[in-house]
Amino acid sequence: MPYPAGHRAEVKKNIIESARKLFNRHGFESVSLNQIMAGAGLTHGVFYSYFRSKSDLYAEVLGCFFTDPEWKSCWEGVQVDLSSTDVGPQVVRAYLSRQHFENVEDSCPMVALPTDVARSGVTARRAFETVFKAMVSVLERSLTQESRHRHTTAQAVAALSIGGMVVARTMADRNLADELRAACMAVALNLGGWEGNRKSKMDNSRPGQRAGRRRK
Amino acid sequence: MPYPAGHRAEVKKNIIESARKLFNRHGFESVSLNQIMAGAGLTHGVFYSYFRSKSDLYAEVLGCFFTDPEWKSCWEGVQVDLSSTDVGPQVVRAYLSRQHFENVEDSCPMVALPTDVARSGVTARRAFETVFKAMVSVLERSLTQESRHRHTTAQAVAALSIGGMVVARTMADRNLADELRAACMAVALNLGGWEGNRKSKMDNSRPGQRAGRRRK
DNA sequence: TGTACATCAGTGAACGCGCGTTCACTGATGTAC
DNA sequence: TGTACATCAGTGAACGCGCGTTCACTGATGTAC
Repeated sequence: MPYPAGHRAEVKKNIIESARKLFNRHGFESVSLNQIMAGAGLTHGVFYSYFRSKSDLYAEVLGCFFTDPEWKSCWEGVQVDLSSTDVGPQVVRAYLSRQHFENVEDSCPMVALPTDVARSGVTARRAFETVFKAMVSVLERSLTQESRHRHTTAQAVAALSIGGMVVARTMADRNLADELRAACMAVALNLGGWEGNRKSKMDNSRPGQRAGRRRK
Repeated sequence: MPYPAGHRAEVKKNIIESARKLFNRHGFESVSLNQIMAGAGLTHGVFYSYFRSKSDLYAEVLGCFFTDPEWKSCWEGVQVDLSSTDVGPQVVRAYLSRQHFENVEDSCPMVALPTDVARSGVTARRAFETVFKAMVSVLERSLTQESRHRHTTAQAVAALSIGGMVVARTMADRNLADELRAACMAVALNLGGWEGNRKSKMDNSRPGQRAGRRRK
């Protein structure tokens, strides 16, 4: 057997990583196999010895967001400790952060590709569904309100975080985008009953509080 | 002058309408001029006597959502009375309705095309910004809470409505999509202080109430 | 009213281009001796 | 240790295709007389 054992697996991973970044930035249709393979340091010809088609690659790329146990690609460089009991507000803050806003390539796919996926087949949508459920589940575990509303609130907080970021990325005016992120973050944190003041003090001294509209 | 006076204007409108529906359904890149012109009952050759390029058409299509004074294309068939003082909950209900969910062709562009626009130039993004501001403004006027928070709340309600619909359209499981729409609608109506019970009674008997999490 | 005409909306063949995909070939690699 | 070899990862030319765009031409129209 020529070539080391893990060679193919590593090259395949490189192709997927290259594709993930390009898809995040330009969408599915606008990215060519040439660009993807060049991003992985290869020529286009060898693509079909790793994947059956471009759609096949797309499915594998989306699947990876779930397979990756750490969700690393979603919050590259952002500290989110999934074992913490206080993970809810961390997720919301990371999700609506300036860093996530700017880092399109390593963005969460639900922000970068939702409409592409909405137009795709059932494979891509199932992958998305899994990612969304995981996000809701993480948020839900961190909610302190009565159980009857936890699932509903968690879904809304997730949709608000995703929606806020999706819309912010469409704005022409950067200031408006920042204002929108801040508004969504404040309201999302309040919905979760986590914190009213988003800018200062990291003390979360009112953990059991109901999530009314923040005052002052 | 052969051909009646309004002929060109009407044909141009037909092309834009055809493009709008096709863009809503398939995105910008995947739609060909051939499809657009066929949808308007024409052949592709005459396109360039109406528009300078495909990108030009895209800009005009997005601009129309603002130009159209009635926002008709967004809520085709859905009753929203913009002169009503109670327009906030109407907008939220229409936006997150099953009808809007299913009617992709006549969907609000912020649901169908946000990631396409995020990848586009400043013209498309300015058009989107205008549509979003208009939506926020309509919601804000309808809020009863103290003025300090009205703008923030209005932005979050808009982002939640858009985000809920965007994510719902990506789900593979229809039931999960419905559940998500319902969750976003309930929370959005509560944030606005409009109503806690989304299913029954149209009476809005607590208009000045602060928007806490709905109980029961 | 009927005919000739000027206008210009619309047609469809043609263009170069880059796409996804295929495949005969090259050459880098680890193994056998 | 050094050489010959079998394997197969990677290359790059080639394919048909549909794209956006152009343009010479057709033919439907309202107007002039």
